[in-house]
Amino acid sequence: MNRPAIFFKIHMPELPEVEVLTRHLRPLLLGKTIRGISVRRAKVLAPTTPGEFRRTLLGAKFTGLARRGKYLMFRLDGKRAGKPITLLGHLGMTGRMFLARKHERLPVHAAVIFDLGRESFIYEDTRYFGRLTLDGSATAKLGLEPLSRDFQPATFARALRRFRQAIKVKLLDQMLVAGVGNIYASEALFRARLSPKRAANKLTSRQIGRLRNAIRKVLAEAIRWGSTVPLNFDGNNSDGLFYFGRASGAPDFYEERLQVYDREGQPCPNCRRPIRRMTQAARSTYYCPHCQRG
DNA sequence: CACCATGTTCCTTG
DNA sequence: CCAAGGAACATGGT
Repeated sequence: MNRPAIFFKIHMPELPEVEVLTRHLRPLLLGKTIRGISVRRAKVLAPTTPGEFRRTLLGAKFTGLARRGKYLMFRLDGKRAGKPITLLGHLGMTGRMFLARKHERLPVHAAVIFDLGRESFIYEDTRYFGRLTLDGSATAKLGLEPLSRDFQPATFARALRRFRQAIKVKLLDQMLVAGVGNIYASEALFRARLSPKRAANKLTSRQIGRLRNAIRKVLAEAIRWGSTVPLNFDGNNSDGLFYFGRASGAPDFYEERLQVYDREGQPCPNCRRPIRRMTQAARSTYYCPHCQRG
């Protein structure tokens, strides 16, 4: 089977990972009809009930797939339709979505399985923190889409001025900016040379501009990077996993991809002083105190 | 055995 | 209105 040694880490899904997954799944799903549905963990559908889920989606055909923040938005036309259906997916921390051939063994934590005929579309989530639901209320509350035209410095500034909480904490606020998670928040602040502790409403326009550009750059680079890694590169599952760290077969710039995240004690790529870790809002922040002033 | 990690939501207390 | 903290969710890695 030619499987590489396993010495990489699973990458938690943030905006770039969801975007890469969206691009990967779109051509695989479009035009396919749901012929059967198996719900093994009703929890992930909530508040949709399994009955409503089945009634709505059985016989429906995938007509579109988009991303908003960290959410996947599946569009379908129902069999006895009327209006198009939106199915909302969120990977939580450990979710995966992938297509598998019928005979392949289901993962232990498969939560929902769609029968598409020749193959199955599987949503699997070790910790069941994710969602696959017909309830669309979650995306309605989301904030600015960082890679869109709307994410202008002035708009970002207006949003940030309302809060005096640390900027790192506000970057994780999905109602402010949608899609940035714990990893890319640290990375973006490092690239913008901003202290994670800085109060959101104390940032200057210049700093906000820098941060806005850094966020876009970090996310866009991660998407570009993710697009170069085959999602089935462990040679076994077409599993839609994401990786960072080191993996055989990975591109050369693999190791350099994340500059501060999970690098406590390692030299700052800029000044060589040790990278520090601290806790903010119960989550780890990695930063260089020397390069990131504030 | 204990502790840590991730994202989101909810809850409490100020 | 906002801040800050904690718990919960569930599991596996160390």
